[in-house]
Amino acid sequence: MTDRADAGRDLGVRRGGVPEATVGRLPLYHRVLVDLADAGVDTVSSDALAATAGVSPAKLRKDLSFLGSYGTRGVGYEVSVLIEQIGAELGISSEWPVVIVGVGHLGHALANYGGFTSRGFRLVALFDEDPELVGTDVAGLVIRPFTDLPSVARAEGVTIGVVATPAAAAQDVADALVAAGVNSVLNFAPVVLTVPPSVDVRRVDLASELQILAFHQQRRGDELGQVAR
Amino acid sequence: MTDRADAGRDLGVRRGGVPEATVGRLPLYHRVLVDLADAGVDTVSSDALAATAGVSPAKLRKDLSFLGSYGTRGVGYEVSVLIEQIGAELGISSEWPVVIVGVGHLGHALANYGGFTSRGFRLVALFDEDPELVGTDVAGLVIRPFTDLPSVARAEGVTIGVVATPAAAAQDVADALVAAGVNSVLNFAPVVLTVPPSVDVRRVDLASELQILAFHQQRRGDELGQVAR
DNA sequence: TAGATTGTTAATCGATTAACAATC
DNA sequence: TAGATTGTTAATCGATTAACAATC
Repeated sequence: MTDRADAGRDLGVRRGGVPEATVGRLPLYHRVLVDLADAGVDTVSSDALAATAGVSPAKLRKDLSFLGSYGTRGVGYEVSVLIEQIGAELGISSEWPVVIVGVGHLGHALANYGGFTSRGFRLVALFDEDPELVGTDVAGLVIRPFTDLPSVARAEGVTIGVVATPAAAAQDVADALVAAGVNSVLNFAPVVLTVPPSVDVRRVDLASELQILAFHQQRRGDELGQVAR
Repeated sequence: MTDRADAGRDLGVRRGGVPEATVGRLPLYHRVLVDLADAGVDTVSSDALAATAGVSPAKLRKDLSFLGSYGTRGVGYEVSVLIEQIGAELGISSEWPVVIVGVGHLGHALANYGGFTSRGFRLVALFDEDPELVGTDVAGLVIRPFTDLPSVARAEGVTIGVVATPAAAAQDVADALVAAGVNSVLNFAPVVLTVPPSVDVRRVDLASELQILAFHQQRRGDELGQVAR
C-alpha cells in the first residue's frame, strides 16, 4: 500500500534491513522487557523472554540478531541493554509529536492512554469539529477546532496523526493531515484512506479483528461437527 | 501462539485451507463490497475492487480463488454474490454473541461501535468492576457487575470476549472469560495474556501501531539524512 | 468475433523453524 | 572444564507477484 518495506542502507555500523515481521514484534519485546525490568529482572534467556512474549525462542533470537549481537552465550541477555537497543531501533529516545483528530469516546480513550510519553510520543493536540467539544479539556489538553490543524501541525513539526473520527469524515481528515505535512497516519475509522504513496497508513479495525476471531471460531465448530451453517 | 493455522479439511464441496493472510483480508473486502453495494454498484472487476481495497489485483484474485469461483471472465464479479460468499466464509450470517469487559472510554467506544450487528455480532453484555458504573446504561445495555460474567456467558453461549480493562486487570479477566467458556478473546490491554492453547487471542495495541509508524518515519528521516538521533 | 477479465500456474520473495557450532 | 545459551545457517513453509491460458 505504501513504502513500508524499503531497501535498507548501511550507515557504517550496521543498519537497515530489519524485516517487516520483526519490526512488528519489536514493540512487544520492548514492552515485555520493560515489565521484566520493573519486576527487578536484569538478565533473561531467549527461552524465558520468548515464553513471556508468546513467541518461539528461535524467532526471538532471529529477530534480535537483526539488531546486532547484544546477548552473552551461556548467560542470556541483559534486560537493560535490550531495552535500550530496541528502544533506539524504534526511535523511543525521540519524542514524536502526535495529534489526534476526533475526540469521541475512542479519541478520549486514546488521549488518556498512559503509554504515550513512556514510548517516545508526545501528544501535542486534539482536534474536533464539534463546537460543543472545542475548548473542552481532555487529558490535560484543550480540544481545538479542526481548522487549527495546519498551523499546529507545522508549528510542532507533527509527522504522526491519529484519525479517530467517524468513517464519513476520515478521508477529509486524512487529506488535511497530509496537506499539513503529516506522513504517518494511524486510522481507526473503518474506511480505506487514499493517500499519496509517500504517506504510511496503518489501519486498526475492531470489526475486522472480531471477524477474524469469528472465522476461527466457526472453523473449530465445523471441525467438531457442531455447526452446519 | 494458538491454533490459528489448522490443517484444513475437505467437507465434500470444498472447504478449509484458506490461508491466514487471506482470512485477514476478507473483512476488508467485505466492507468495501458493502460500500460499493450501498453506492449502487452491482458488478466490479478485480482491478477496480483491488484499487478500492488498496491491494494488488493479483492478490485479490488469489484470495477470492480460495473461496471458489464466483466471478465471470470478461465481466467481473457480482457484488452481491461476493458479499454473500465472503460473509458466509466469515460467519456473518451467524450472530456471534459478544461481551465486553471494562467500560472505560475504550469500552464505551467499542460498545457504541455501530458495525457490530451488521457484521454478524450481537453485543449481549457489558461488565465492569466499578460499582459507580454498574447499573449505568451504555449503548442500550445496563453495565453488569463482573461477577455476573459466568452466568451470562453460559446462558447466552458467549464464545467471543473483548478485554478493554487496564493492563493490571486483564489477566484475571481473561482467566474468568476462559473459565466461563469463552475461547476467542480480543485483547486491548497492553499485556500478553496467558491462556490455554485452545483459546484464540488477538491483541490490538495502540502503542505498537504508533511505534511501527515511528520506526518507518525514522527510517525515512535516516534515508534523507535528516535525523541523526 | 474481438475485447475483457477471471482463475490458475510457476517463479520469487520473505518468514519461520530446527539444529548446531561458537563461545561464555 | 562442563553446562548453558547465543547467533547463524540451512531447510521448510507460506505469501506475493507476474503472466497467461481459459472463457465469458
